[in-house]
Amino acid sequence: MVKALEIVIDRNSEQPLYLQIYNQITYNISTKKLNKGDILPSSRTLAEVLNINFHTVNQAYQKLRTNGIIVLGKSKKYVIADGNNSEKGTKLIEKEKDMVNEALAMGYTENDIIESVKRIISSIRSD
Amino acid sequence: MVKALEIVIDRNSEQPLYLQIYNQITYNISTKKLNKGDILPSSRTLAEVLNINFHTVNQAYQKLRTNGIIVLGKSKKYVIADGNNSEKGTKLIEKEKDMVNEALAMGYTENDIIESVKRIISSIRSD
DNA sequence: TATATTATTATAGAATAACTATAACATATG
DNA sequence: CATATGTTATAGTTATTCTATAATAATATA
Repeated sequence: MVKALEIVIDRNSEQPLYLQIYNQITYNISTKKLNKGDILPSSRTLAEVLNINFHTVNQAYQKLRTNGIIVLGKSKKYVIADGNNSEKGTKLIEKEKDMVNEALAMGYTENDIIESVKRIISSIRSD
Repeated sequence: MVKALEIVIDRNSEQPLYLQIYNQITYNISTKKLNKGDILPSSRTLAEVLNINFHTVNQAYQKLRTNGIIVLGKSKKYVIADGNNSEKGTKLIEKEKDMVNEALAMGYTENDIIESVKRIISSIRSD
């Protein structure tokens, strides 16, 4: 099923457009607005809706694909993968490390960090 | 006391130089190689050691300062702050959210994420 | 006091990354 | 066949990052 994605582009954000798309699609998956097997709009279609170039959408899709979050179906459409891929990537660990270091340097304790992550997870779950 | 910072610059990294410096200084703090009150080398000195421009070091220092991780002493030298600042920032939370969403979309469970973060913290602690 | 060291600000330019604009091609769908 | 898709290619623009110099004010030191 093709879902109406809830993606909002902020051209004043310091985050690149393709990362905004990437992050919001992962958010849609985390909050079950997108589920295993759901089909993403074509890069051209989404680009038109968001009023940006299709190459920018493509960049987001490629990153999702690289991380095993979506797969290309034989009908040439991108589909949300099941979570049982083995792509649980080293880059994510690197991001976690940087995040944890920053938090520790800011004075968060171990408990602060764990609690913060738990709070974030449950707030995502309740969306 | 001025510490010999252990910072390695990778010019082939996809991460900007100033973020590499920022992240490695937070790492030095997290691993207690830098402690409250320690003085950072001047931006010119560190730039010379790393063989980069001092503005690039400055950019890292400014970000550390913005996040309350270092403060400018009255002797015009940057000093590691005590962790009791109230800068525990919203941007960090945003980064955590993106990280958690990405992890969930990759198929990590809540427990996976918590355990991963815990593992990372203790591995940092043992450095 | 004089000199050196520091952060800060300013300006300019180069190199890289991000974004846009078109076009073309192969493949799958209807 | 006609349409829609992902992919690749090329080119150009804009934004970010990094470099290069220079100047100023405040602090430390000799």
